[in-house]
Amino acid sequence: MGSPATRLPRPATVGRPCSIAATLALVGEKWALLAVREIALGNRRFDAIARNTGAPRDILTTRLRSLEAAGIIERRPYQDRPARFEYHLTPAGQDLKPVLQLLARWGDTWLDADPPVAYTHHDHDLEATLMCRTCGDEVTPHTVQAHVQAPGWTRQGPTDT
Amino acid sequence: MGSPATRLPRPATVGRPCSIAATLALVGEKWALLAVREIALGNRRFDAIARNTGAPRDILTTRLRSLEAAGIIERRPYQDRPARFEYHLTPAGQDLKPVLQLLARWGDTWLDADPPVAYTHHDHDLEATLMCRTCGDEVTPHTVQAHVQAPGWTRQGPTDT
DNA sequence: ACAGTGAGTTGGAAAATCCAACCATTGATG
DNA sequence: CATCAATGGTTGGATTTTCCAACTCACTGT
Repeated sequence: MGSPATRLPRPATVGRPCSIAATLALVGEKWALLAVREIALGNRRFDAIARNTGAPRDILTTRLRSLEAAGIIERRPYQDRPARFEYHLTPAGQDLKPVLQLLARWGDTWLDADPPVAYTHHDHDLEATLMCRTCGDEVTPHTVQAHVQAPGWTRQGPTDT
Repeated sequence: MGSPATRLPRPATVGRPCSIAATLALVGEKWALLAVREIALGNRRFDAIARNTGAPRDILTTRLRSLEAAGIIERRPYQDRPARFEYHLTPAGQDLKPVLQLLARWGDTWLDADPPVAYTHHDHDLEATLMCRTCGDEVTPHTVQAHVQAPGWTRQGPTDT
């Protein structure tokens, strides 16, 4: 992942204080991640994003606005007369690609029928896995322990099964 | 990630055929991933999930039902008289943990203020990164190429920026 | 007898989403 | 010149979801 020059405002969440909830507050609304997917694929224009995601155009407008406000995408004019715009990922938006990658991988793994998109890494099929940079081991549910910082929001019971 | 014994039905999606869209059709509704998060943390009872996510109880009921129908969680009775249940992750649900991990990591990286949950791997801080199992290199936007299988849904332009 | 726990239901208000149609600007076509 | 198509949206109104507070039911503990 990249590293932030400036960090984005953390949105308010309810329930357990959690970066997952905060992240989902920014990109968890309907169509938001699919819009990011299209932009990541290189489809930067409103019409292309609308067509490829299937999102209603008015909803897409509000999503693009809030993703922009959140600092995940940028709206850049590419011509005047008439004014036309395209959307680009910010560094933070780029950093959502691994999330999309993993969502795609989950679907490819667990859902019926052929995966509609194939990925190659360098020149071979991509076999992505989460690794720990410190020790080089694979990250599995068993080897990871969560430590909740906020008092009152304890975990109850073991992590697995 | 785990490997599927039986695969789950792929939900219908609009727009570009895509495993991301299909996955989000199952877990992309409001509160769904947060419910999975709580169950993954070991909080298996309805009240605990409701309290820790902040989800309205009626919505939580419908989410738990559809996650169960999708094959992501299981509802198991742990006593009769009165009938009481707890929720467990199926293997497919377990496999969503890396997705949650990455969402948390994105928030920890890009959002202001201290991350409310810390993770340790074995005995050190977790520094998770996506690696390719085939070649051992890190997976970055530059080194991955998407190949759309479905005709008519081409990618336009380069993957980056 | 009464309060408390656990797992929901219910009714009604509020918000979000969906859809089809519309608008404005400009360049190309007949 | 009238019209068409492309682009990037708006708009109004119907539909669907979500939210909230209160309620239920079946017990258990005091």
